[in-house]
Amino acid sequence: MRILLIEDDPGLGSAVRDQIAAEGHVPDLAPTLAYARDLVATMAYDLILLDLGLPDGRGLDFLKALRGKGSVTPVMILTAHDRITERIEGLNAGADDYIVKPFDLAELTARINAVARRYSGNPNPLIALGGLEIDLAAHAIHGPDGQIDLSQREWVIFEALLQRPGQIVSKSQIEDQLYSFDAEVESNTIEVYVSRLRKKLGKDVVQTIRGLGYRLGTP
Amino acid sequence: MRILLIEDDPGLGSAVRDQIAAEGHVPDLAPTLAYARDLVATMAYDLILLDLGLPDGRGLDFLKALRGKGSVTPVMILTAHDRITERIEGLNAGADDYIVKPFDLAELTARINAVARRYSGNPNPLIALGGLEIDLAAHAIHGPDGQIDLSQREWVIFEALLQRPGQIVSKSQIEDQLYSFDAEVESNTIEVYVSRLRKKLGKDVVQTIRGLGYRLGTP
DNA sequence: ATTTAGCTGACACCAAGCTGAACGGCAGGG
DNA sequence: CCCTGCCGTTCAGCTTGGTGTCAGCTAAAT
Repeated sequence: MRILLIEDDPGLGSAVRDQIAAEGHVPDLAPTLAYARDLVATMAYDLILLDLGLPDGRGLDFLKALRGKGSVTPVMILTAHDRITERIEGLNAGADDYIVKPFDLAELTARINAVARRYSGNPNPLIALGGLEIDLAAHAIHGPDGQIDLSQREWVIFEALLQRPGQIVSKSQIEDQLYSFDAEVESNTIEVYVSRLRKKLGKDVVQTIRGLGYRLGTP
Repeated sequence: MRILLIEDDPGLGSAVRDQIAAEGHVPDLAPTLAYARDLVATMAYDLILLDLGLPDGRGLDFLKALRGKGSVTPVMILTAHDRITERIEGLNAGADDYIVKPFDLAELTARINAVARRYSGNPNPLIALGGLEIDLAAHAIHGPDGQIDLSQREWVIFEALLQRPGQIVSKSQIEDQLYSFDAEVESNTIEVYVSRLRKKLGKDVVQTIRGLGYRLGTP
């Protein structure tokens, strides 16, 4: 997860940055709003941590501008514990969350993970998927007995399900991801792959909804 | 928005309840976990406010049980300000948010609205019917005992009723949705499916209006 | 009490889906 | 160049479970 940290205090900033990195995320540290604006313009972030007391402008205005441009990137505000009205203003300006300074680093990571979970659209973290740890970028899955490797086609199908957790994915939708739009495969290829997926990942990972398609299991 | 408030302190409880009502939401106050369990089993909530220090059990266990049953109802935890580990535990147990006691009532409503905003952008809108959470897009229903699956025909009939809440839907109207206009079904198929629906979803979900048709129940 | 509408358990049928096996293509290595 | 292993695909036979029908029942209306 790529995280933008907007914080002018060098000590706190680097501490948080290191903590984020230690959690396996990718942190960018911006000490000023101007710098943050540059980064936001050139890079897509999964989460923005925003300190409100910055030297070159009001953090809330930055947030409002961001939302005004239609960005839906989740924003978590860092604020001192006695600035209650500021927190309320922030939430009303479109922040998704806040955390009170000084905060425990463990608490920060818990909240970051909560935001990630919330925004993946998945109420349960992927780790809870039958004891599987899934690294989408690396195409790697960690199961109880070590690493599980999937072939290319198997990944495409599994990914199609992961992208829409809780929703039903029809066979034709999966076909669209597997093949060029023209190609029509009139066979049970997808059923075969689902069968192989279940053999590798466990029976409950993929649910069949008869006549409609498949859905990620919730074990 | 229907909100369940689980809080044993009478003073705080009624104050928060009144505040929620003043905001135009519908509050239910549960002073114990046992009572809360009853309410959750019979009613679908849009948000649950959960106090962790309750007389009859650990609030976190309640939360875990709820998530274990597949409920996606957002839960906000009420906690004392010095219980940091409890807050982290709560977030990891599936809570969506917490608020620190003592809190400003204005702050509470701001956070409630934040949760509402967050969930209004949900991939799938949920329909609340009694103790059921209905996800039309995913063809999924969450009941008190977890997920309930319906077959295609069962869905069509249930949908026909959901589309006209409070109205009477005649058998011929349902037939029109089930079959091509020409096809004639000369049997009690629809009655059979209504029976199956009631078995899966509860007796009161479908009401019979003798001689006219069926209507969605409000259990 | 009689009639009528609706309910529900049981059952047979069949389409949807599952899975073991086999085949052909392709890449890498001997 | 052939061998070998992997991957994608196809096929065939099997299993599963949705569907519609009926029979006998219950409950409401008159």
